[in-house]
Order: sequence, then structure tokens, then C-alpha cells
Amino acid sequence: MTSSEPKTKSSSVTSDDTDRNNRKPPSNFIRHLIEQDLASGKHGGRVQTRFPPEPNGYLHIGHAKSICLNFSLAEDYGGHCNLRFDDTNPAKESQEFVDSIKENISWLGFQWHGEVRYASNYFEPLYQFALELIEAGKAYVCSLSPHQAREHRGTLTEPGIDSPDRDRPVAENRVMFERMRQGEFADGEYSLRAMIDMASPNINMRDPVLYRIRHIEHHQTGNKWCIYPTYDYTHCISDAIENITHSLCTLEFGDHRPLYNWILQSLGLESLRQASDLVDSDIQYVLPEQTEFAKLRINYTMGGKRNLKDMVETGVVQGWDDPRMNTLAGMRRRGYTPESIRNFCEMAGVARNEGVVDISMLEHCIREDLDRKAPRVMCVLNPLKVTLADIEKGQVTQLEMAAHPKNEAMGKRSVPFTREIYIDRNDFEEVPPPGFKRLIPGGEVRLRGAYVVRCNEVLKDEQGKVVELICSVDKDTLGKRPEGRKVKGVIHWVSVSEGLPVSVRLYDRLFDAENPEAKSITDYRDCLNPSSLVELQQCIAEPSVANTATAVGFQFEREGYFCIDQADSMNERLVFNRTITLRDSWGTANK
RNA sequence: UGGGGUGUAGCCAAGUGGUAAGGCACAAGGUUUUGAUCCUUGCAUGCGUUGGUUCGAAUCCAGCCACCCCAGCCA
Repeated sequence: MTSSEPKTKSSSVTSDDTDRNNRKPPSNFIRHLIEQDLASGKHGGRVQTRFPPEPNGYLHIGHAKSICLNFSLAEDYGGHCNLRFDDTNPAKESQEFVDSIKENISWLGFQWHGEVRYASNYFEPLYQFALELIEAGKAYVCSLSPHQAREHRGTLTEPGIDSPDRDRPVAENRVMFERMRQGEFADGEYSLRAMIDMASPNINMRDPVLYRIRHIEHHQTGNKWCIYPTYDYTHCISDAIENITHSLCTLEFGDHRPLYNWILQSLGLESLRQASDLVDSDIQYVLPEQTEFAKLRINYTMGGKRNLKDMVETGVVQGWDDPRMNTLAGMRRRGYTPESIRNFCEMAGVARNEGVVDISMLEHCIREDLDRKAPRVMCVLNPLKVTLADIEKGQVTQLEMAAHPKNEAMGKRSVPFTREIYIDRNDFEEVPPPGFKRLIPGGEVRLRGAYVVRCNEVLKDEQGKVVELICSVDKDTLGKRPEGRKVKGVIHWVSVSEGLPVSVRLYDRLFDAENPEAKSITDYRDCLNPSSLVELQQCIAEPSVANTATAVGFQFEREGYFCIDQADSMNERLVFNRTITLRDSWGTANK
């Protein structure tokens, strides 16, 4: 995978940037909130956001929504967006994921503010703050095992009961917590808990665990620590340290907001300010506020990280970057452009309603972007040989064709025309259905960019399979209409001798079911689309594809948008991935 | 049956008391040497539901219904 820096955008996308700048982003409740806060001067007029992934997997399209939201908001309101790895659970995390996440964000075209942050950067201040909570009588070391703690927690409808260690004296808590850090205890033997309310109707407030013991190496801090802070404890303080103003997260964290606020208020504004990036500044220091929005869900896909991981590990797909995966790595390999994904996220919107976006919206976005950017080229997917009887053997004529029908700036290409060519088998029918306007016996069709031809003879093998067509050429139709008749059909073609043999992978949606993760489906494997990948080895492309290999993608005329698979394209043979088909009113009308 | 959320067209989504934006999808026309693109037109007498307040309600109030999330020392 080659990396693409956000700074070095190709010049061909300048018009997109203009479009982007001219387009007013759709209004949503978070923008309203920020505008209100800006108007009231709540955060000293600042907007500071952050994207806080846990490095425990690859980023997918759902993350893209959060990335676009956080980075765009910061940009639009003159603020900054940090990248912060929420790396508090080393058992599940790794450097591999850190690297891929950074790469994906850059590829999307976003630039985080300053250095990459890690929650693990704050382990020491986090520890000191825990000591403060202990001193304030707001946290205690608990000896309950995870199992016992669960029993003490109560249920959704019944209150929990206090830990026997809730009354442990402050001095003892301090010593015990220090001993936890020193590694004197085994995993799970003790934990540090906030002292809130075991009878709270909000289970997150029933003395949540702040620190747990894990004798395990961390990808950033090595073996320096054997106690690790939990998400709830870490996230709010990390936000406070980084002076985040608007801490955006998904809906399921709504129940955690009271805890987020409890921790920050318990520590106090001044104490947090002392640890924050703003400690030496006169900028007004204000506590961050959490706001929740609905996750992005798309039908015919799975969003769960667990399931994505499972697909990779059990070989359902060929890796995190399999072009059928809705990971950013997979979509990139499939041929999705950053602009199309960003536009999609904007189009789908931000709200608190848990909707499911139709995948056709995503498909629309990539078609729209590629229609503008992709040079046109011809490639025959299922070759059928055609001999043009009135063209001389061995003669090669270079026909000049536009690279793009509407954008002359994209230039021209030479397409060799010869006596023997290939057309697609689907473009010929002996017994055509009503409305068919391609080639039929005795009928005429336009060869795209070339002549009108007539099919005079159909050659078959012993099994009755059509193996070759003999056609005549109307030589007075190059660049002009035929005299006295109309020829409606236009088909694509490639020279037999000059064409380039290539492989083409036709990708389709991975699942047949609208929601592969629905409760009614016991195993997502039961609704896999058996033809999500069809590999064609016998395709023939016009030779110019070899010189244009740097293009974002190609349109194979009348077929769809394709990109070169960088991983599998050997020098002697190119492999193309189909990003998306063209819209096809003929195909859909005939189903 | 505790707590937290959400209900506007097939889907996403604006709307914040003055008479239902926009996009996707779909349908019908037009242009076209891609059955593509592009253009034009159509697509909610009604905003989960029942009442109430008001000259006026998707917007305010009350009740009801449906769906989602929470009992990790995961995030």
C-alpha cells in the first residue's frame, strides 16, 4: 500500500476543493450547539475536537463518519482536531493498528493538530489525579474479585450493595494503590474504584472501576506500568488535558456522561488546568463537554469490529484490506476515493436518530466522483472474436479518442483498430429480447469511437456455441452518422493483436441480507453473497491502460469503474478491481 | 418492571409556533457514438399515536405505543 499525503494532492482535484469550499455543510444539531457556544463565549470562543480511536482494529466506514465530523467541525470553526489513541487496554491493542489508523486518516485527507497523542502519554498525571481522588475520599481500593463485584453491582432494577472496602481509611487506600502500582498484587486481586453511589439507577455510577491490575506489556509504555486506567476514568481527563471543548462520541456513551462529569468536577477546574496544555496560557480554561450522536449504519454491511475481525481471522475474506470489506483499507483497495467517502459522510448527516443508510447513497457518491475523474477506456470482459472482413490483414489504424467525454483537459488516447477485434459476448444475441439494441445477426451496431458494422455470419463450434462473428464495415461512418438509417446501439471493443490481456475482479456486496447482524440471523456466514467476487482471467483491455496507470481509477466504458489492484498487479499482467458498476437502466428494467 | 435515548416519504435528513428544505431510491420525458453522464418533471393535505393549549402546532403540554442502549476490572 502506498501512502498518500494530504498535502500532495494531485492538481486534478483542485476543482473539488473549490466545490467543497463553496458548498455549505448541512446543518446538524452539533453545529447548532457549537454556534451557540461560540455566541455565548462558553469555551472562550474555542473549538477543539479530537478523534479518539482505540488501536485494536482497522478503521471502517463508521469511523470515517466520526473522523469527518471531528476534523470538519474543527476546520469550519477555526479550531483544531487532535488524534488521540485511546490505548488503555494493551491486551487488545498493537502498533500495527496504530500505524494503519494514522495512514487511513491521512489518506482521507485530514491532518491532526500537532503530535499524535496517546492516552498512555497521560498515565503519570492520571495516576496523580487518582491519588487526589483518594485523598478527597472519592476513591478507594477494593478487594472484590471481578465476579464478586458483579454480584455487588445489583441489576437494572435492583440497587447494588457497598463493597466491604468502601470504608477503608484514606491513608490505607493510598498505600494500597501505591502497592498496586509497584506490582505487589496479581491481576484482578485489587482495583481502584470511584466512591459514588451503589444505589444509582445509572449502573455506571455504582462505584465504577478506575484502575485495574494487568501484568502485561503495553505497545507504547512497555513494562513501565502494571496498572491501567479504564476508559471512563481516562477519557474525560485526557480531554481535559488537551483542552478539548466538544467531546463527541456515539450514543451508547450517553449513560457515561454523568460519570464523565463527576470525575472532572471531583478533580476540579484548577487542578485539571494545571495539568493541561493551557497551563502557561491566558486562554480561558473550561471543562470539556460530551455530546453523543448516532453511529453510521449501512445496509448490506456489518459494522461490528468483532465481526470484521472474525471475517479476517476465519478467512471469510482475504484480509483487512479485502476490497469487499467496509474498512477504509478495503474501500481504498476497491477504488473508493477519499472525496467520495467524505462526501458520503456529509450526505448521510449527523443526528441522534439511529438510522440505517441505504448503500445506494454510498454507491452514488463514488460514481459521482469517478464520473468526473476517471479516464475512459475500453476493456472486453467476456471476449467474443469478430472479424471485420473488409479490413486488411495486418493493418493497424490508430484511432484517436477522448479520455473523457466532457473534460477535454484530460486529453486523448490512441486506440488501435484492426481486422480482428473482441467484443463482449453480452453485446451479441442471436435471439434478442425486445428492446435489445446491440448486435444481432444481420443487424448493425456502432463500434464505439470507430465504425458502424453489420453482422453477416455467425460461426459456431460443434456444441453450437458462438465462437466468432464475421462483420462488414461501413467505412463512411468514422466520426459521422450512417446515411439513410439510424444505428442506435454502441458497443465497446478491443483489437485482438494490440489488446492487453488483463485480469478483472468483479466485486459485489458481501452480504445478501440487509442486516447481516440482525438478531434473526444466527450466523452472518449464512447470508454471504456467493458471488461477491468473480474473477475473470481472459479480459482484454485497450493498450492505453498501461500508460495511464497513475489514474485514480478508470471507467471501462459501458461496464463500470475499475482501479488497478496495486498489491496483485505484476508487471506483465495488470489486475483490475471493479469499484462499482455503471448505473444500468437496461439491466434493471430487464430483471 | 430501573435509568438513558429515538420516532418527519422506501432510506438518510432539515425544520426550534406562521402553514412540510435537500439528498438517495423510484417513475416519466429530453439530450447523447457509454442503455453512462447531463437536463426537466413527478414523488408526505401530513410529521409514531390520542388528546389538550393557541387565531394558528411537526414545533408547546399530557397520556399512550414502538424501537434502541446500559448489569466488562472492553472501548
